[in-house]
Amino acid sequence: MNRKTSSADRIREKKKLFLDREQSIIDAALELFLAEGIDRVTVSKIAAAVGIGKGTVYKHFLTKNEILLRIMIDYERNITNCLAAGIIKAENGDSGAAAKGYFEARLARPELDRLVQQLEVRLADAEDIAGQMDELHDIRRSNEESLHGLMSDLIGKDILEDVPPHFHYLACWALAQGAVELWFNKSWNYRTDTKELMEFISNIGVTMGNRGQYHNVDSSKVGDQ
Amino acid sequence: MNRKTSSADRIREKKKLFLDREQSIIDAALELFLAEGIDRVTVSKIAAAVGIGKGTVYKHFLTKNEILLRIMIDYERNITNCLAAGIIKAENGDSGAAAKGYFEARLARPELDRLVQQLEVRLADAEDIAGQMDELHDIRRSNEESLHGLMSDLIGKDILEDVPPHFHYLACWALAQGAVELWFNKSWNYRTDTKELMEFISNIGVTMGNRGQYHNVDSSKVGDQ
Amino acid sequence: MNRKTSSADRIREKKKLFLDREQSIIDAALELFLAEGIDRVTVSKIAAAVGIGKGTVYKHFLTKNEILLRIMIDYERNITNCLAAGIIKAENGDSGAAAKGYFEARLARPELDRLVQQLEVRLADAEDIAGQMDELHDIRRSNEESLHGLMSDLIGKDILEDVPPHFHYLACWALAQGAVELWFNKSWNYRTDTKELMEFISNIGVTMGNRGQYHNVDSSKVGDQ
Amino acid sequence: MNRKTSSADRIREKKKLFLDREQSIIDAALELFLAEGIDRVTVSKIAAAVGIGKGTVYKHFLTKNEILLRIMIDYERNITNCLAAGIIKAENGDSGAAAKGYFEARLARPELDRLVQQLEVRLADAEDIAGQMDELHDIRRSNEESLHGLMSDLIGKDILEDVPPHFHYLACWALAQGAVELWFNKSWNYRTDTKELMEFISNIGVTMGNRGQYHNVDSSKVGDQ
DNA sequence: TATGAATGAGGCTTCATTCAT
DNA sequence: AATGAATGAAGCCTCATTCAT
Repeated sequence: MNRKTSSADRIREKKKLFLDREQSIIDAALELFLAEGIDRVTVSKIAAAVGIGKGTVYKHFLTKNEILLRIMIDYERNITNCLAAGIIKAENGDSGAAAKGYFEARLARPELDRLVQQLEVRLADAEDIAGQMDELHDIRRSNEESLHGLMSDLIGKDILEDVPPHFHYLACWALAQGAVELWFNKSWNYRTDTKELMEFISNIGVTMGNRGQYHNVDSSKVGDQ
Repeated sequence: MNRKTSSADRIREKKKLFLDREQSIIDAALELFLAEGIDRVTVSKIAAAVGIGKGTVYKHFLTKNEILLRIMIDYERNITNCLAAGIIKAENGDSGAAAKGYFEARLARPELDRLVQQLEVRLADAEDIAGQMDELHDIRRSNEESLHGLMSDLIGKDILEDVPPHFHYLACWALAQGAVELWFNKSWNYRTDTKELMEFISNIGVTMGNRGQYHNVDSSKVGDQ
Repeated sequence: MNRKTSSADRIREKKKLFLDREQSIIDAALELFLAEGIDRVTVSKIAAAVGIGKGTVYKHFLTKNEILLRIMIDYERNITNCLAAGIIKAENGDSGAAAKGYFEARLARPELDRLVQQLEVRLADAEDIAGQMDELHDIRRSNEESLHGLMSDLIGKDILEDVPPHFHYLACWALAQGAVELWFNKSWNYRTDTKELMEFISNIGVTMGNRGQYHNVDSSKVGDQ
Repeated sequence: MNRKTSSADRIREKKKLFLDREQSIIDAALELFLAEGIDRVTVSKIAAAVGIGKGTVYKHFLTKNEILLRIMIDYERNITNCLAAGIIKAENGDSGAAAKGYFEARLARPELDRLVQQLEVRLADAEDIAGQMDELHDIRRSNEESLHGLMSDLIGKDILEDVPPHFHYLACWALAQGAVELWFNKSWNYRTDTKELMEFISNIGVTMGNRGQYHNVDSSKVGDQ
């Protein structure tokens, strides 16, 4: 019986190793993208970075694009989690917590957020993975939905402007998106006050759409990641 | 002497034709990018669209990237003009006019704004035009500068938050940037209320950073392009 | 001793299972080739179709080509059997029975005959199985030989043209080969009278080389390119 | 005016060179295919054989498959011409001339005929060129059509069996096809009497389907598998 | 004995750029 | 000055085969 167990163990271990490798590929790809730019990363390079053969990569992913997509989805899931935490806080009375959590998540690793933005552009017209793209969209829309109740609530309490609830979320999305681009945009890169700037923008994100927002907010508490 | 004059005329005319063609190339490239997506536009296609030979394109531009850059610069110049008009209005008392003008300009042809954003990503690491990129940055920074006085003024009048003046401009930049991405993002594409959403965001852009902004603004007037 | 017997039995059974699986692999490969086309069948697919691992396939066959070859040989053996039956009939007086049996065999499953033809092309230059190819050739030549007596006989009886006996067999081979290609050729695929056409050709096959058909032809003039 | 003429000449010459190159590519490809086998010929090799760059090949052909197809079509056109000549002769009284011409054409360069047969198999499922494939089919069908009158005539004169006229042509096609395969089939390769064998088969081709050969056969029994 | 993860050579194709005419 | 044929580097992907467990 020991035998059997240890054999099953081995198989399990093997599978784990296999899955770990999958993560290694993603991690290596991510790192390379961050370090060298999307264009300059080839499947060969990724494989070399992981220390495996090119063919092995294709055991895990059907396409190069699938790797990129997977990076995006992983990232989006992370955002979702942070947002969910913020929503809970918000439901406990801290009305700005959701937006705050969202901005913190998006700006936690801005270079990663930026990368994901760029990946999205590349993958927009990719015909392989067109189907899998939906998974990404679904995650985003589920974010939207999970905010719907909170938003409606805050609108009802006259805290938020009375517009379709998702407007508030999408405005946050847009501002975060732009903030990240601002962070890395070469035109503004010469600045050294990025951190303060991002706090300023986060504050805007947290309070924008609020009715009379600048009265009750202690802005010193916002954005202190 | 008649001869000479007419000869000079001819030369001048030739030069004009040459310059006109330069613009044709840009225009054709722009149209193709918009129609087919950046990836699918080759120098050949551009030349064919203009009705000239591929080699001729290279008489006008040293590399393909130069064309892209030129599109960006042209666009940025246009934004600058709109912004300048807004600044003048603002100096005449309409404190939100600058931001409003800016948002209107960026959202006037959002697909073009989006294209330019994408071009910027592609060109970010291009080595050939690294130098010429500065021209773009200069335009943007000059925008920033030309707003400096106005911003300081509005801060002094307690209309705007007391942060470094350029924060206000950069926040606008970011929000506009994000709004455009929002417009075209496939995840939100299924919506039909884009126009209202953009107005909502524009309003935010006009008032964000304002002290107590939602009190004095007649939001019905904002964003009615 | 009981022990030993049952142990030997077990071994025998195991061997049988092993051989059965060999046949399963061939069968599965054949089916896949027929269904998806030679190019699109990989060793992986074959293994999956059998329900075994890829590595196991290589316990039975040294290379993929060996599988293909084995399909060919199996098929050729089947043809041989049909031919043998025809020869016996022919020796009992039905002079056309051999040719008839041959054509029937080749056209019984024309898609299979076609497949084997294609496999032969692929394997023609394969270096791995160069030696084993001889087995195929031997089968064919043994067919030729087993017909030799019959042909000579029919020539002696003035039924068949007086040419080297194997000419008659090879001509049949060629016509059958061509008939099968005709059947599947896309250029003629639009026809619906395939069945009648094949009968017509079979008839030709059965009678061709018979004396009494060259009445008007000056054969010395034919083929002198 | 001399100038102008010589300039036009130059352009014309250039175009001729370009077209010549196209032929060079085909010729080189053909030679390589014949020498090394279809599998072992890559676009790189073809380009090298012509002495041009790989990219240049793609100025002339959209796809590697297009080269293959072009070889096929060129060959088929040649067959058509030979057939046409035979038809004219046949209409002048030599009833077997068409078939004879056809066989001579197909067996003139049997290795080429064989190559084309193999190319056809490869291209059967090629998705690029699917459309262009029709050109090949059209040529073949036009052959069929141009024979229709002759065949009907010979049937009317009781020279040929009274079957649908195209049966006779297709039977010839099949026999020629098979003869070529026979020529190169490794199983029969050890023979040295190929030439005589081919003459024998050609004779069959010329006379098959002629009335007066089915005397003894109960055709109702044939082919009823 | 059976497995299936790993391998990596090698094919096709694209396109910015050059340069001879 | 205008042309467009020529170039060739570079990338993605496939799959027969091996081998450690």
